[in-house]
Amino acid sequence: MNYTEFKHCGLNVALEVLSGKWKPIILFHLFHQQEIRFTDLWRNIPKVAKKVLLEHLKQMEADGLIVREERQVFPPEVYYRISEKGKALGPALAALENWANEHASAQVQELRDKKKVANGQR
Amino acid sequence: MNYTEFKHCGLNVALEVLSGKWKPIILFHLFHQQEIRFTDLWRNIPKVAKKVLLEHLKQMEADGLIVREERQVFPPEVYYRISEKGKALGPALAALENWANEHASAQVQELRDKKKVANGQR
DNA sequence: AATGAAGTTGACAGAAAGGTAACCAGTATA
DNA sequence: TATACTGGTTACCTTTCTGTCAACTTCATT
Repeated sequence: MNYTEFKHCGLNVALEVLSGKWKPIILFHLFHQQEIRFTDLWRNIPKVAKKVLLEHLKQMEADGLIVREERQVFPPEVYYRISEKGKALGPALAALENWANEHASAQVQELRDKKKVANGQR
Repeated sequence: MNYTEFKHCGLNVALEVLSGKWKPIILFHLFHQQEIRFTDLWRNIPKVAKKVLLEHLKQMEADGLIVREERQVFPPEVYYRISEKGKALGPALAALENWANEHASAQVQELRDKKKVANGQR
């Protein structure tokens, strides 16, 4: 048995950190926006419950993927942005993205269709 | 908004395909063994129920990550091996693995400890 | 007839994940 | 006074996931 490809334990951690229905979309937004307010993020992701989005964000903050900044003004403003650690995931995520597009394009298409259907609510 | 890093939709697909409590370990074995019999795999993964392992394998076969080969001998023999599509995941998985080891080593260590504790049964 | 191997299936339980709706605080605005 | 905004919390519910256990299949051997 040789361990050339990957050792699977860190893999487990990485997948745990990424698992969560909305985390990919959250990352997507944070990768492209350098900072975003909670409500804006919420409005940009159709169909998430506030509570669930909050939970995801909390986990991601605890995992060090994102940074939360609270500005003490009177309608409170909370900004989220990606951390260095989160940014470091970029290449790995891009590799997964590529894999899916090259080897699983049918499934990607299915997902796209599902999403189209899912819009029209809220 | 620029899409330099990743586009997230294929990401979703990739993560879906990888999500499942035992899939990383299964991949780990298949990456290092070119073929393995069901029962051997089962014996090598501590604490999975047969049924759950079977379900994971079925999903992974349906997703095209692995190949199932049934040899019609008299105590039936079923071999699993990684497919080309599965192999193509190698670099992406290695990237995740690296990320975890470089940026999340504490969490990896936690996981290792948890696993140590979990052994001692079955 | 009984045993064993490799796999499959079903009943069922418990845990985890995801989701709804209502509510709070403090300020602002109509 | 009533309403709205923002970021959260709380209680509650439903769905999905994971797991155990037992039973069953098929051919070959004992």
